[in-house]
Amino acid sequence: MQVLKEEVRSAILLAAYEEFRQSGYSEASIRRIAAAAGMTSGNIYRYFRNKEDLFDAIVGPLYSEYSRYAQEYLQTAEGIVTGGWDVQARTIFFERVQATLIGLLMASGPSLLLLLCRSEGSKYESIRSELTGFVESLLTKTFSAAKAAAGPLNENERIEIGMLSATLIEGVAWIAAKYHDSERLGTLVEQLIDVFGGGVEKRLLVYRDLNG
Amino acid sequence: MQVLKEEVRSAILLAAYEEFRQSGYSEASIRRIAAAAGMTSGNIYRYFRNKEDLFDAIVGPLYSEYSRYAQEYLQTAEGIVTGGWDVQARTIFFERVQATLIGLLMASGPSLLLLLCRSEGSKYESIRSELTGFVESLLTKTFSAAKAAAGPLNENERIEIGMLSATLIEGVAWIAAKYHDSERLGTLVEQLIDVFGGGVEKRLLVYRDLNG
Amino acid sequence: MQVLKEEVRSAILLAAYEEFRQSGYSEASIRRIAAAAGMTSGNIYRYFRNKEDLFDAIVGPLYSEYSRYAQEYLQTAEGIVTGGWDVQARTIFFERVQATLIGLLMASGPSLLLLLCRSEGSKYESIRSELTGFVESLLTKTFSAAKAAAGPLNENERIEIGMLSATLIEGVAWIAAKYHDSERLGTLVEQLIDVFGGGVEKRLLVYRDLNG
Amino acid sequence: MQVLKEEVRSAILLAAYEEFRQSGYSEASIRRIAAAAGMTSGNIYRYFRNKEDLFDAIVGPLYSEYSRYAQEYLQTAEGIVTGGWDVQARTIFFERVQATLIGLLMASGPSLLLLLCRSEGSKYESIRSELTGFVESLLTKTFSAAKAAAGPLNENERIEIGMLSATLIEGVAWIAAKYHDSERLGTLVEQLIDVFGGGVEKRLLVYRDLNG
DNA sequence: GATGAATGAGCCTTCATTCAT
DNA sequence: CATGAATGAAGGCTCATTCAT
Repeated sequence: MQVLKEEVRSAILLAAYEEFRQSGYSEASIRRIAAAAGMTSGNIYRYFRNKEDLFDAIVGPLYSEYSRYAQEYLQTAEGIVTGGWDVQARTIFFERVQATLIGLLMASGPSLLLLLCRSEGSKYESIRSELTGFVESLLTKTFSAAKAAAGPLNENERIEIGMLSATLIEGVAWIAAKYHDSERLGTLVEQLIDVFGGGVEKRLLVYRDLNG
Repeated sequence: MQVLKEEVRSAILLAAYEEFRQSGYSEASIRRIAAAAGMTSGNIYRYFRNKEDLFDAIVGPLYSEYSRYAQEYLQTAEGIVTGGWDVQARTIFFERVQATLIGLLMASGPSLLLLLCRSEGSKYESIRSELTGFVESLLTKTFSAAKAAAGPLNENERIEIGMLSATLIEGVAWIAAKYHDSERLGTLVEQLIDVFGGGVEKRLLVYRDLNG
Repeated sequence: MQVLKEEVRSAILLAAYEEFRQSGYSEASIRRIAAAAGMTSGNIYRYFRNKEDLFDAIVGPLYSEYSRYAQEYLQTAEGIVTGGWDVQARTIFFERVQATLIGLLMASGPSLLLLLCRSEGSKYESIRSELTGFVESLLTKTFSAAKAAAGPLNENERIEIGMLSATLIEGVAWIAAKYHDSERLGTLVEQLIDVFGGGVEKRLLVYRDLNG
Repeated sequence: MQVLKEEVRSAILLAAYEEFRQSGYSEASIRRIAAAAGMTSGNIYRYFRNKEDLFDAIVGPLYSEYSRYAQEYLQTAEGIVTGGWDVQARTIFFERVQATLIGLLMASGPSLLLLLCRSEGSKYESIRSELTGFVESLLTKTFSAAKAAAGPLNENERIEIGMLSATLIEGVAWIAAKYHDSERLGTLVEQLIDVFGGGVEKRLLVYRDLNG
């Protein structure tokens, strides 16, 4: 049975996804992918230039989308900030972060897992810190607004924000690695952000007093 | 360029640390370590039996200490639980988790990073899930106590607890990966736990109402 | 220089045979085998899982056959013993040993050499002592029967039997190492057994006198 | 405690003997020898140029002695042959082979074991076939004399003689490998030669008839 | 289009040997 | 005299990648 090109490509991608998921980019074996896709390793190179290219084909689109998302969102956030940053604004903010992340998770399907958790050794391995930077910039706004008249953020505060952002992303990555059912994913990220939001709120009270 | 033994051993450990940090246990190359340490790969085997032994030399002591810590702590936690689990007990609990983790972090220096973040493929690779399980058991107690008469934890709640525990550990790992100054480490973990504690408190309120 | 699979496999086996013959299992070098077969060492692993598997491919079938042979033979020998062990029985016995060994030799071709003489370090390295034990048990029966009323074998006699058995097998191994033409093999083992038989007969006379 | 040179040399030789005996020439480890001799591997090279030289020091003298022995003996054998080769001469011959081998075994002490059984990979690995050639020349004389008027030996007979000689030496080697007590060694070689002698006698009868 | 044989560089590891100390 | 650190070549083996078929 002669297999059409697109079908073969899909078969490879499917097998590659599974292999990358199980072994990570570095440890993934082209041979195993080929075997799982029902062909020889050599044939994979007719469809993809090399291992990196194959990984690209799976996570690249998502990465592009993420990039667009991120940029768009940062602008929206700008708008929110401009309109003041009180408790309500903050609520909107957290709902927004939540919506964004959940949207990303649900829209991206399984490839997010690879991008976030299995990209070590590939050119995407910095994605986590990028995402972290994204959350970081939003949290920075929140803290700055809360501090208000108390002045700009000091180094300690900036470091705390960095840590919280990173941890949030690590948590999201962990969720993505463990659960693939999108409803579950949504719920968990919601809960995670809720906990973070609650905790951050509490920490911000100190500024309220200072400002009050 | 004859060097004294201890110096060479140190040079190897230094180079190995850097290599493990960059590539992780599996992908680390003995040859690269040797080159970075200014010697031939063969010479490394005069100082360490094999790759595993070399990794051991860096993270083994910390792991032992962690094991001791964990065991001790579980017993202490038991004691706390027995004495009821109200807000005060919970506060003690969180301070305790904090103290334990911070103590570990401060005692460990940079090797914690390898143990937590770069041990995949080594015999230590389960450390994160161990730590997570450890936090999980404590969080489970907290939630159970809070729920009290409302009955045992359901599946969703157990999953949420798992996620929160994992995220906490991921956050600690991230901190360990980024900062090696023990004061900074202590502060950040404190802050992280504070945020988690605050967020969890907020989430537990729903049970208080149910029980009330 | 693309070659068909079976040809390559044969080329590897041929080169491996030669290498094993010259260097023995332990000292044999996969790289040398590859070079002799006109390829890279890595390619050998497309045909054989590892060094042991390669050795297996050459001597394994023979070993299996030997195992079958040995088992069958031991049962036959049992039958002979039960029917008394006079000169005629002994003659049958020697003819039988002869037939067995010769059958094995003829069926085996050159691989017997590897199995008997070059298997040190492989899982077959005990074959000589197995074969020796096999011959030993038969010789023990012969001596015991000859001694008859003179009582059981003493330690010296048991040691002598061990030595004779071992020497017979060493002789067979030597023959296998030197000649691969099955007719020649047959003749030589026949002659060897004939000499042993004659010599043993002579030594047994002393018992005949004792028993007489 | 400063150790005198000769003592050190002896210690090395002793350790080397044990290592060669256990592992054979090829697999013997200079490091293990050094450790067993209570020193560093480097120091061995102050006493012996290299591994081969060390093996030489143990086995070389015996080899020289063997060479002298062999030559001498061949001449003696010549004398025996000249005086006819009847049953009595043959008896003398076998007693002589026996005496020679046993003398060699007993005089040589443990080093014969290395020379005969553990020299694979060294320049002495041909010793067995040399010894075989030696026995072969004697057996050739025996058979030739027995055949007498029946003409010179044909190829089959020469091959048989070669095989018998080799087997005898293989047997002696086996004995040397297994027993180190010189009395036991003597007895066993005696018995082996007795069996061979008896067997060969029997085979020679055919010529007697032909000649008669 | 696809195969799969082949390569070559790399992996961890061992070891006889050298040489600065 | 002796040490032991260091080398370099070799060991078995894996794997992404290429290319004749």
